[in-house]
Amino acid sequence: MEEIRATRLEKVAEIKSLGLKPYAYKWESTHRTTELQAKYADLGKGEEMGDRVAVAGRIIARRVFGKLAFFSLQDEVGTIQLYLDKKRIDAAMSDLPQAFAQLKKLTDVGDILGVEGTIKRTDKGELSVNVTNYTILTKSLLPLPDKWHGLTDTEKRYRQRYVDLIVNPESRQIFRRRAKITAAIRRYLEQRDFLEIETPVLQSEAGGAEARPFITYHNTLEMDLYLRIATELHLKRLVVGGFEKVFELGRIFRNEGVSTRHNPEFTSIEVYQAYGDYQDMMNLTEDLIKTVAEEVIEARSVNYQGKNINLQTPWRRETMHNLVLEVTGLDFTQFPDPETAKTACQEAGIEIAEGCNELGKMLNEAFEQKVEATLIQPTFVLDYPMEISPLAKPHRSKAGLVERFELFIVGRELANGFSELTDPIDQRQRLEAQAAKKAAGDLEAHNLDEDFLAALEYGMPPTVGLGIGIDRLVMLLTDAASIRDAIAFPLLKSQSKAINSFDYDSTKEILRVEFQNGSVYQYLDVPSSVYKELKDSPSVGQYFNSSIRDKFGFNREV
RNA sequence: GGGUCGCUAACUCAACGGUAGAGUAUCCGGCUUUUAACCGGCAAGUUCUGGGUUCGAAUCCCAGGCGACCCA
Repeated sequence: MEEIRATRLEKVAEIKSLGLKPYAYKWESTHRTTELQAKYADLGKGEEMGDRVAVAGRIIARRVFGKLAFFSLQDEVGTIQLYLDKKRIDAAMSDLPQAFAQLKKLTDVGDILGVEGTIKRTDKGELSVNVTNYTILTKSLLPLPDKWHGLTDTEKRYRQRYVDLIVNPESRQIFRRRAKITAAIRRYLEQRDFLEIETPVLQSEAGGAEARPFITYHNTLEMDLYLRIATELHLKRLVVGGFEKVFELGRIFRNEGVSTRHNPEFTSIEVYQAYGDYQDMMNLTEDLIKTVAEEVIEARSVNYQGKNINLQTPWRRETMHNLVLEVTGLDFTQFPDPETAKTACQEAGIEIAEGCNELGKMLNEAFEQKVEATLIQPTFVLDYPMEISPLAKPHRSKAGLVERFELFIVGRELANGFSELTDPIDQRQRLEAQAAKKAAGDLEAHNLDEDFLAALEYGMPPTVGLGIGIDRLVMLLTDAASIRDAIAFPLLKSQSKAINSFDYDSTKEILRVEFQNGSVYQYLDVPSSVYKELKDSPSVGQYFNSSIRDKFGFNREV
């Protein structure tokens, strides 16, 4: 509301006129609020301590009386009450006439305040700072949401995360925990001599996964670049180069849809260990996740959306074939040909795409459609079909399969790992097959990365790799229902901009549009017929959204 | 991509074809032990956007925007 903002700006001016700074430079606290709460937990009602303390934080509630006031002050970790006594403050702050009255008059909920005082537990039992001096550190101009209902509108929580973080402590808790999780993962790996090495985000070919990349453009090199869809191929190059234990925890970009489980940019960790196989990596995975959970949530089990997940190791390990057999009754080792399998699948209610005639793909479909959702407790699924795993080493004893595992918890894929394919000739053939699929129109098929193949030809030791979806791990350990709750600033569509005005240069065919937010864009090569339709449209905004935005090139003017 | 639901004051929500309202917050007044403080008063709106139906639309219809959930 403009009015609230205006009155607060007046207060800013008043603060300045008193010779104070509404936007201060520095404050030294002696404690955080939770430290005070812990230190004086045993202080009795009505008792007071002489210790001088200083704290700072945001005012989240004000209860003001004639000559006495109570504020609730919130810092990053908690809250504490301020006991504000007119006599005491006026006496201590003799430089500022009517210091108490000014405090009442000039502060609002939302302001950031620093105070000094002593510790006192009020007669009602609330631990408080009995304030002698206060300093307004930052004057807030915009009102905070309702203190009781808070901010519940999901969209606003994501779009204005800072407001969400101010008013919803549980939201702050998720990101605090997320930071602890990534720190614990790094600590775990570093203790075991893994080295974190950063690999490029901008790549001339995006490889290492089946996914569509984002495309960007380098101006001076005049070339298209892709944002990475995996760190796999570069980390393997490092293994070729002689690093035996490497990992990278970082952002991955996939040009895919958005859902409660997918954000186009997400965080993954990939880990590579030379001289190990996928059994070793399963051991590491379960120990890593169990250890991180113990460090971060101090428990061996976790409650996720009402389900109790037991993280006690060892976790179940079962082959994909056996799981499909168990759930659907279909035994994929017994089908004489793809046709029989297809018919059996369809009878079991599994949808198989028209052109699909690969047994491995059908097995995977059966698994995804019927089994995945049932894997609530931690389960390693083993031995995947070769068709869907072009970078994995063939199984040492089962034809047509690879030595690969995926970890499922609460019905979701959380990790993926395999004994890496180290045979450069085999790898070339498999990537060539992928490239052929890509040429045939499969947008997600792998690229053929000649340099990666060259690296393999120099020789890579037997190696096992692992990838973990960090966002999903955070979801699990914070009981977050949506991935957007686990990402501080999830990708959201930009809100449509209202148009203020527009004009048209008919000789240059430039349409100049001024938006309500003040930005001005020039849309290029816009035919006069389009301008005419825009002008005559009953709804300029609607016509603009449907027929001009995204349809014409543009330059930003302001 | 399909379906369902939502969008009204800064926040949380009413009003369901007939004068747009409440609580909280703000603003003014009162109050020295409150903690969703209390009491009294004032002010606050592009009902997401654009069309349509109607004497009359927040409400019904159409199109669009954004979001949530479910499904693929």
